[in-house]
Amino acid sequence: MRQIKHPPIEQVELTDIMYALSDPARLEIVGLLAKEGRQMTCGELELNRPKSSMSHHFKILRSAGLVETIIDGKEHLNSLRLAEIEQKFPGVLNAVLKAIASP
Amino acid sequence: MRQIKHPPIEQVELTDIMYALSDPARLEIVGLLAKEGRQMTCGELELNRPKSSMSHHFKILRSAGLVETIIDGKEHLNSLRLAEIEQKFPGVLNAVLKAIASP
DNA sequence: TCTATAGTTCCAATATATTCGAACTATAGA
DNA sequence: TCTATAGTTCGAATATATTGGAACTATAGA
Repeated sequence: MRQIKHPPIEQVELTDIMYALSDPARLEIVGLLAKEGRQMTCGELELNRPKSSMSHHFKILRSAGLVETIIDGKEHLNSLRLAEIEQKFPGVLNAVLKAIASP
Repeated sequence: MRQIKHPPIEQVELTDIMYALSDPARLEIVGLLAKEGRQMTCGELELNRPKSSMSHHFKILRSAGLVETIIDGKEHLNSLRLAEIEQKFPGVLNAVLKAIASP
């Protein structure tokens, strides 16, 4: 298996981003990635859900263009595409991150 | 028929807002309401869709807390709850509006 | 080469959304 | 009181999402 494909930023749609962020589990993943500000494996995220469900949510985050996943050995390292998204849709993701950071 | 019920701002959830904004038709409605900056009837919005579909989308926008609808005679006047949403989730809606305003 | 680990894919079950015609409600105005 | 208008609700068809178990792929390390 090679590296995973991600949509180039020009193809990223706002509606897909909104949709990806409309699920609590995915919002939590995005929040954790932002809070840590580093690459994290799926396992590290520790939402108590089956692997296949997590995989499904990551797929949606990836296809929306929010998350980039790099394969490194047997781990998949996930990170937020924050800079790119901010450049294309200024303020959107940062405002969402701020909203979920404060309880 | 009386006035329509809307969720108080304290009950408005970010996930519901994200979901409501994930549909192109609803995003268009929200964009038009913001651009005009005034109350508009459903009919005025002129997306070429059947009434029942429009009604469905407005229901979702209302229940997400994005749109307020006031009944005035036989018309329903819709407006964005921009100030309230901005206060609760600063920057989110404004950033989305900016993103859809510039093609 | 064997085994454990990380994650994906496949599948089916269930749930939720979307669409739109038809029937309905409420009001304004003749 | 009748009619036209604005919008909602109902109902059924279709589409899309979510969930999670089981099988699979790929790699690291013994």
